[in-house]
Amino acid sequence: MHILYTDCAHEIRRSTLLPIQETNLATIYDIAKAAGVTAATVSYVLSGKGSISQATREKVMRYASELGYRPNLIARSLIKQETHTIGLVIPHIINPFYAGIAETVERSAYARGFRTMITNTYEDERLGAELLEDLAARRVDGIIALPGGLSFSAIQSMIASGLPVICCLWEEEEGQEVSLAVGLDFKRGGQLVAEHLLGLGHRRISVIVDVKANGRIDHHLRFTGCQEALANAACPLDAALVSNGDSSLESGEAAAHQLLHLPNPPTAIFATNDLMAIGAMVAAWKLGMRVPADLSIIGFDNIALAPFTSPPLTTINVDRDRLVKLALDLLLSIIEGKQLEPPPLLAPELIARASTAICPASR
Amino acid sequence: MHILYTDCAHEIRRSTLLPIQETNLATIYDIAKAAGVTAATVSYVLSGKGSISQATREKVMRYASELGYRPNLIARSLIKQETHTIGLVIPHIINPFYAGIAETVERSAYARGFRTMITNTYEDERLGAELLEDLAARRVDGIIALPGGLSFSAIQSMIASGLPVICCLWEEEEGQEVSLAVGLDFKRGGQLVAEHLLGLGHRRISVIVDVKANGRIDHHLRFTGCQEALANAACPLDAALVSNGDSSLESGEAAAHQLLHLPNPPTAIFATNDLMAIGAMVAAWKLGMRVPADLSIIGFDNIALAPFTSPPLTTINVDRDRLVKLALDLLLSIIEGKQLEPPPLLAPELIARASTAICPASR
DNA sequence: TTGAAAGCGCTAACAT
DNA sequence: ATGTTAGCGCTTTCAA
Repeated sequence: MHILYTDCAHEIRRSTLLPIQETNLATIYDIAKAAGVTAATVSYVLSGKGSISQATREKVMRYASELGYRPNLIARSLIKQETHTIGLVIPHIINPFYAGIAETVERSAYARGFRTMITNTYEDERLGAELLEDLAARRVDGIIALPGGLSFSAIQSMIASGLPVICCLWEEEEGQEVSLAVGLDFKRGGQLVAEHLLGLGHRRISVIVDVKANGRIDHHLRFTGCQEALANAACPLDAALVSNGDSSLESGEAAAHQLLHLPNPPTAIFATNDLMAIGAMVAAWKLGMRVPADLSIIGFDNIALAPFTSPPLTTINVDRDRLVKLALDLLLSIIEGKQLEPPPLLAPELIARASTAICPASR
Repeated sequence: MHILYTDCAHEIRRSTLLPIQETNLATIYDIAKAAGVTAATVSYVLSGKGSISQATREKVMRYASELGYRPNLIARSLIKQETHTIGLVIPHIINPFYAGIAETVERSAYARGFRTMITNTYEDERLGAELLEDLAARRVDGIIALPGGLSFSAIQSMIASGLPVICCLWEEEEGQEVSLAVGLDFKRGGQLVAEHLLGLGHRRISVIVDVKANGRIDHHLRFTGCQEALANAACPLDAALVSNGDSSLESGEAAAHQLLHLPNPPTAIFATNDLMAIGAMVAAWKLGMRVPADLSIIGFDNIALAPFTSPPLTTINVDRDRLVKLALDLLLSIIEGKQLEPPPLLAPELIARASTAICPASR
């Protein structure tokens, strides 16, 4: 009796409120009605919980597939208070470094039962805050946040509201670190670059570094790491040899173009990410310079493309798989209510390929 | 009275069922209670509908921000029967071509009030079907589906269930097209390649084409378009000069390596996507060949990176912005219940850069 | 202008 | 082993 009543109500509502052409998907009530049981029973067999007789189970399953039943995860999320969805906030998916991260996060999260919503900030903090708000409104279970387009306050406000946020690869001045983070030893990365270039005999070394319009150095740590190592080797960085970019191919080319037109141009260029390094490579090519014979170029990130530039790009590797695993472990453990210690900084690693070579002057 | 009762029930439930540390976000009931009105009233002021006195409106708004209210989009979705979310299914975000599409879709959809769930199939049809099912279970309002990892039957089953699906850039034999699609004239793209290479005097032309393990040519149309144009110019494609890849950098390099070791190697290589073309460029570089002096290379897609390879890559441009706009227009109009005519095929365009040049033999 | 009440599709405690 | 019931947070019709 109750079933009939409920069902009736369903039908009334549907015919009045929903657009006509909509093919309504079956609900557990439809299955229940067909199988002559109650919705709770259907829920039990579908979820595999409770104790249900084999006969009922089979009957329900049959009708479920017959009616093309597809669970409504929205309804499930509402009652369970969890969406099994995480948010991933990155600056720009067009940068293969972030695309690689996004891929790994999506894959690993999916393997652990979570879907991920990938969102780009385009380095815009207003948009970034808005996107975070929206993710929270959509009740994602947690967020993995990469820097660029995300202000500290925006992050803090999420955390304050009880939403787990893991900050990944943030590169701030010491002391500004957020508590739940998995980071990389960027400073060491910068050092490795300096050591590599110095070891090849380079003395006139340029750096193309990502600096935002507001003057903030985005790649602060990798820059100072390099700068300090150079100074320690009695080969301090010449300010005239430092140029700015915005992490894009275009900016890398423009910066290199400018540097290579200097009266006393550099023999090596360190671009603080691979995209700018690739931009620098074309700039050299367009000037008829050969890499690495005339000019050494080194990047940072080791994007999937790095081994496939002509010549293959020397760069600093970031262990993406490990990074993502740590971040996800941290996030999911918090979601499950456990507390995990944030891991130590990951160690960068120099990958020597063919874009760097002995300094011509020192030959 | 009722408010108190309801609220009481809320609190009981919360304290018994939810994990302890969870910071519960305010609901409209919390606001209602604080403001001394009913939940319906709160809903009205928040949505801007209904007629509400200025005084009530302000009071509600004040408490809303005071309590840090964030709407629960899950609850909203459940009752409104719409999530304002679309699904985007692509093979592999690591391919900059798809990253570009994904970026454009996300941006444009967001501008129109929709979030997008980006999902990768990794060319795995089993996974693809699973992901589609999941998107449907999450009740996305519609799906934009790119080929690779998506079987016809999986798509059909979504459409049959009433979920709008727009197929983008499918490259199938004629007659197999899906109804709601926005496509590109791939065949014409292949022709453009052939004409360009022929015009530069090349006769020994290689093609590196994406062929799946099951023998299906993924880049079928761009391949046959080129093949036919070559045949029409009395310069039929030599089967020995055709090699297979899987759209990856690696496969492009491997295929080119093999082709360039042939007793009578090609003077030009057409890779059916830019990634393989870039792979081919390194292969040439590793063999000490100069592009384009010794070997011309042409790709397909015009990824953001194409102008920044050394030398910049000649390729076929796909108007991504227009493509995405058309797909989104189509999808959103269907979601809104309107019907729109699928647009005509987009026209590809050859972008001549520096990776192709006059055939050395014909100089 | 506001309140009462029903219901979106599902889960889970409790009762039988 | 199965049914009853309440409720997740919200929207919306209907009544007052």
